[in-house]
Amino acid sequence: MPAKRPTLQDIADIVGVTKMTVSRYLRAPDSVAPATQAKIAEALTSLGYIKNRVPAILSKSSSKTIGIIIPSLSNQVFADLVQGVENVTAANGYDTLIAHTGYNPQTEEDKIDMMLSYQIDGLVLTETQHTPRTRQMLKKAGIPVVETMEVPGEPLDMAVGMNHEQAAYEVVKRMLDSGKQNSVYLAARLDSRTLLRQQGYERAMKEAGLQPVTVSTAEHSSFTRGAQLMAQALSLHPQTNGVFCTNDDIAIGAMLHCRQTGKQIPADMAVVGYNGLDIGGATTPVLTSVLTPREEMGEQAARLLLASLQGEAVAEKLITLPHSLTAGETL
Amino acid sequence: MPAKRPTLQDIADIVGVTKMTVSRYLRAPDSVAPATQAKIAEALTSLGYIKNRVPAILSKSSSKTIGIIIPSLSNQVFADLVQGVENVTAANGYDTLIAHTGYNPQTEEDKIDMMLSYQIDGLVLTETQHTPRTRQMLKKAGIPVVETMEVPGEPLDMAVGMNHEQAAYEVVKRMLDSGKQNSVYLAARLDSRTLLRQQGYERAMKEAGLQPVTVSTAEHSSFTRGAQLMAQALSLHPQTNGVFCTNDDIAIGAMLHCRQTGKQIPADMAVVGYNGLDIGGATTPVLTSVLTPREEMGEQAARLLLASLQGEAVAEKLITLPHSLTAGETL
DNA sequence: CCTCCTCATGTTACGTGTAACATCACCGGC
DNA sequence: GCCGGTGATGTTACACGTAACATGAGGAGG
Repeated sequence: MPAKRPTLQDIADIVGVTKMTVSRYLRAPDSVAPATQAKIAEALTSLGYIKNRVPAILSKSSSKTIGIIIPSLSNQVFADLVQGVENVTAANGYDTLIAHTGYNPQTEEDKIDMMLSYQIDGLVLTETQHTPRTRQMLKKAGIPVVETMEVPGEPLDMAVGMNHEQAAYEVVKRMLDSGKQNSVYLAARLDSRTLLRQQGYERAMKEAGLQPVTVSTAEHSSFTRGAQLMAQALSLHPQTNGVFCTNDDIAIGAMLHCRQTGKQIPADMAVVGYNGLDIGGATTPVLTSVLTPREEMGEQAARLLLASLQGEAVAEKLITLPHSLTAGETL
Repeated sequence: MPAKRPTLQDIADIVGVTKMTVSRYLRAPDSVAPATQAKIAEALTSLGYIKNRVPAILSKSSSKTIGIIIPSLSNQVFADLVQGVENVTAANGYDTLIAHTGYNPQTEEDKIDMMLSYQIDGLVLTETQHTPRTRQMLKKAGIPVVETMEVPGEPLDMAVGMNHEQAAYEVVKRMLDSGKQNSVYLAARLDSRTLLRQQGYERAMKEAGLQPVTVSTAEHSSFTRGAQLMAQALSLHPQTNGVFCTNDDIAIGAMLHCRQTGKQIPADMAVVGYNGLDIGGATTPVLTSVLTPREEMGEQAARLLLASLQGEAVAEKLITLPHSLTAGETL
């Protein structure tokens, strides 16, 4: 093991000043005399000083760091959200810590616990279901929290979301209007958003006097799973002529299955996805999908957080952003 | 703003003991008298105590936390690697911090700086190109570091990778053996792995006395991009009858383009991907792809790190894991 | 030449959990 | 009843950067 990391005191000893002067130099070089600046700069590089924010966090109990908790690392949807948050936080001198939960509320609790123990200043969440202890911790922690992706029924604090139920309702209505009366909802692992979309689907179907049908799996979504769900839907309901898919992965899988079995899209089978990811634009025909404003939700969430951290009273704590439909050809 | 977070002292005052006793209770409940246990437990929940590891990090300069730096949050490849690392670290009581760089060495430096300032105990990297300051910081930091995904020419410390050049060479050789003499390499944003694969491709081509052709873009890869690259390859070299793609996204895009233009796979066009992601299994025909042992690389990396943290001498600092080929139908 | 101000730097104390050592009550054994 | 021991809890000091206040030198103004 090499010698331990140099401290401000080590630098100060070399230069012949106190660590206070070195600390000043690091935060505002011009606040020390030019001659001292030069000597400190040299000592810093020669020792290879690495800054240590732990003492400052300890004494100010603030870390200029925002935590972001996402369910999955491999989902473009959450990557976009993180990007949005970081666009705003980075510009304001805040760092971010990222953790993922695998869609497990208990893991969410653990990760939040970890982040709080690091004294983060604010938190962005992507789920609205939390364990009782999570709720209690966050209440006690006294830091601003923004829930994103959807607007929760019982917000912890602030929220930036969109209306998934309504988005689903609208697009399913369009499916019905275009003659796809036998539309089925294809869902994977049921998180709260999946359920909201299901409700929108069911509202549209019932309003049209039709029987809603959901085909779902407890597994997490993937292309393979989408193909399986499509096959299952057709075997259970051979008359199916449209599928509303809970996300684009499932939709692409469904399209692949249709291609294998010779079904024409959208003539024999309409396919609608959700999120408007890149892949939908590469398929033939181009996938029609509900476009979710993920990056913008992240940016708005970060803005709420920063406003709250700067002591501004946040007038609108719950924000709902609009959705739209991609210009696709599968509906 | 609510009152500030309760401290051990607050708990201790309620119970009528010193904070030392409370601290003992938190780490080993049985080390305090049963009657005291009960009182402390009650006070903890009534105040909603949130643990604070900052003081411990400060005095022990260790945090039981491992940092993981990945280039991109939305790439399944790195999600698998993180999963592998966490499989091992979680079982050993270590937390993980994740940061992403967007493939930018300067961002990598900043994120490493941040993580070091949080006193992480070890670091897993997924790139082998680093800024000079990154190299210097990590040398001074005195923590174990594992570079993954590939084995670097100038390792910082330890490494767990695979041989991308050889994997590419082998699969391209198979393409040539099956009669696809006019094979082209499709590449997106050139990172070091992309280049290694290119070298393997070129070695195989040259060995067969053929002229290597690379079609690439500086943009990051996506399905759309894959389709564009395929189109570009065909327009530049109409005789192309096989493509070796730097990853599966590009490969799927290429397949989609072939389907649009009526080319049969693999009769008219062989397509080989890289990584063996789920989507390759959902296409028809099933994509042939080089299977990379990502989760296992993560696990091995974490094991090296933990061994090193426990003071064990690590005999083999550079580990190369084997690759294989998925059972696909596109070659 | 004295006063006051400014600029550079120093001094002190602080935040919070924990290692290391100290204390003290109580018990069993002889 | 004394000794050694054990178990529970207390005391002290420490990690390191920084806020707040203190000091002291040098210069300008009267």
